[in-house]
Amino acid sequence: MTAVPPPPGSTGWRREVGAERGNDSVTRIDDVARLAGVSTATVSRALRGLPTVSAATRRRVLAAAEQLQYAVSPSASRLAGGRTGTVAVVVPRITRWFFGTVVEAVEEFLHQAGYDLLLYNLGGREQVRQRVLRTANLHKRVDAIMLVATPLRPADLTALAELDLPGITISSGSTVPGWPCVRIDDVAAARTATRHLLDLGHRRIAHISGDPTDELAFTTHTDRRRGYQEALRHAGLRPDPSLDMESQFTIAGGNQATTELLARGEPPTAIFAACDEIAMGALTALRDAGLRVPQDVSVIGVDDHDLSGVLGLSTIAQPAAEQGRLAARLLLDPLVAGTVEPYAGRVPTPRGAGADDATTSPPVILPTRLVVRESTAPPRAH
Amino acid sequence: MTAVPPPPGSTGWRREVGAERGNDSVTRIDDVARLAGVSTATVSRALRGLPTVSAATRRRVLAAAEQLQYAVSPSASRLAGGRTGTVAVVVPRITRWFFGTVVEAVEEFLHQAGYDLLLYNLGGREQVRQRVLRTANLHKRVDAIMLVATPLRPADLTALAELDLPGITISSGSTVPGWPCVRIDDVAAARTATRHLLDLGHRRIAHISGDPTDELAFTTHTDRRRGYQEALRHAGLRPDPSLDMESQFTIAGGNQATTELLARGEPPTAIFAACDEIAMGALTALRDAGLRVPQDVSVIGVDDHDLSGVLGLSTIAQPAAEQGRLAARLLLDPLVAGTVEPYAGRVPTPRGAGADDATTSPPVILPTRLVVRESTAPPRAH
DNA sequence: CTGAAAGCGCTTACAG
DNA sequence: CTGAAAGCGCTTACAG
Repeated sequence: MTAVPPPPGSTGWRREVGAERGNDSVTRIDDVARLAGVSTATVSRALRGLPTVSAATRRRVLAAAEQLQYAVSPSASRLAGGRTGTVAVVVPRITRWFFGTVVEAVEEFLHQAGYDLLLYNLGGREQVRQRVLRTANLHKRVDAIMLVATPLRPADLTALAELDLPGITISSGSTVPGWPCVRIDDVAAARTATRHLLDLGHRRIAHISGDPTDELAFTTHTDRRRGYQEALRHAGLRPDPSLDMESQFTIAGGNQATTELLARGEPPTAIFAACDEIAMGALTALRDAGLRVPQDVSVIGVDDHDLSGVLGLSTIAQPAAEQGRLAARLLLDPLVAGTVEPYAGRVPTPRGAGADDATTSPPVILPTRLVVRESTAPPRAH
Repeated sequence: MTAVPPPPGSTGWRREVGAERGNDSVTRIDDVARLAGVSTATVSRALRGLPTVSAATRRRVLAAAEQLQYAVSPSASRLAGGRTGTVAVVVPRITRWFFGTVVEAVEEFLHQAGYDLLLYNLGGREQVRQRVLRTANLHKRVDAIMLVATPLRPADLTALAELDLPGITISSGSTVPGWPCVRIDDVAAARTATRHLLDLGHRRIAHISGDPTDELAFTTHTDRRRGYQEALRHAGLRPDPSLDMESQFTIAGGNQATTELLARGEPPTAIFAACDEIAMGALTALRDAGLRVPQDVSVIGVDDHDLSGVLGLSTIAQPAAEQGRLAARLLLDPLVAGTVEPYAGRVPTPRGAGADDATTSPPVILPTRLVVRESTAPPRAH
């Protein structure tokens, strides 16, 4: 699908040309201009705070706009100015703690800066991802893009490059040429969690992470699994594939994986869950199996989900809101400063995946923190 | 603030008039028209699926659009057509389970219908609410508004009436004249929860709900408190003010209120929390106080939060996603059917709060369901 | 510092 | 069923 037709509409209604303009019509820029005794160009400049307007004129324009309850028409402004004042924010699932928290922080920042937030929730639907990333859907619709934990294939990267919009990624493995990235060090976080269990004396440590074929958080899965394995190896242990479960980043996924794990025979003495939601699912499954936490099995996750404190879940805390705020700032700063040209109908030479990496700065890594609660303790045998 | 200036921008860049138009410029409607050998009017009609285009012409236009990778410019289309293809969705806090779940369902429905979703997260900031509701901010920016659990004061209602946009509310107490409302019966839900505790034999039943002065979910608080009191009275009990706590609809709020409740002396044998998040906070506080659930204190909430199963929390389940989907459908149906005229610059006679109630249909009430888990049991004395 | 005028890229009566 | 032309309401070189 190339052309994106607007929603089928009615036959339409439009103010008749030359019709009376009493208080039956909404204020337009020329109404303000007339009242202020200036041209529309001056109104436009004054309202946007451009420096090339005298103080006295600006005052008159603002007063007139106030009096007439004038608000600029976004459509007209966008068409004429080439800027949309809108940012697309793409998340895998807004209902997951991390993404909801990020979006909340981003929303506040964007709206304070006067930008609108267009929300795209992939919801696990691959077709949505394709529509968002690969078609001209975002074209002319937003000034910038924020991708949160969105895995990108080569074809996606090409599509993004063709879009030629500024953007930023959060918690992303795939680097988009020219886009900054804000994230935590997933490998280190996993290492810390696993080491915490090792330090307590655990040796049979299971891992539950995402399905590697699941596109939703590909690199997060991989990185956290790697940290787990590195910590084990560093302790002289060989990762046991039968203790390494692939699942979903959800409570249900954690529950199911843990149940399956327990069915395999001798249970582990500890579980490192790749996120707190998985850990919560593990907690249920363990309880249902009659195993106590932490006496029989220790559990640790990653995130510091709002509920982790309630559950007494040990975890690796990551600053979700801060990642969102920082990313929003890094994204908007160049736009506001005017260092980025507004979209103007050019089609650039596609840069392609990794073609232009030289201009891409290294990811901004935010710190994580081990939070020890009641779900981790030394194994019983000790 | 009346005029909403766009974000300060750069000096601008624009394609030079008469400049070469090789593959250096993005496809416009006249490129498609030329390739298809028709006028731009016909391209516009064909792409939007209007019936007044012959099959053969439509085919040629679609092929040309496909070949040129044409995508309509939203700004131009909106300015010319008077429709934005965008819906504003206002929620108190996207991070809370109910709102995240609603937004996820709404997002899917809107995007499938070809609409964009502009997200407004109030985040407890009153100034944001005012900016969203009372200024011309939404004016000309969206085709419709969805307010989720947004309390409305008379001034807000006046502002919404002046906006003259179609809208819908979810879980709202304030009725907006002319707008449908989708919700559950909060009074009945609270009654059922309380009756469940009464049926188990409880008599000292505490309630933790929202702060009545908190604007964020005003009627939800009130309704659930009313259901609680009604159930008590129906059982011949007089509501005890010392067992009725005012708090926030959050885990922290529930925690704090419960702690305070326990400090007052003899603890209740059961707690009805106005939402699951409050209930989760209560769970922690009880545990910290050395009280067991349900042996010492029973706890029930409202929502059926994703984690309630994990925690074994009894609750009144409400269909959050379904409320979102249904509301989105009710909102879009008239727009898509064309029964609603596109925005066209008229300023209607403000209808004011409750002025036009006759045209407002009664709320659509979705059913709730008592889910008994492990957090409720008969009191020990029994 | 300000204004006249062109232009942004579409959609819509209107006429055929 | 289709096209020519006006118009949507702004912003921006350009000229002063």
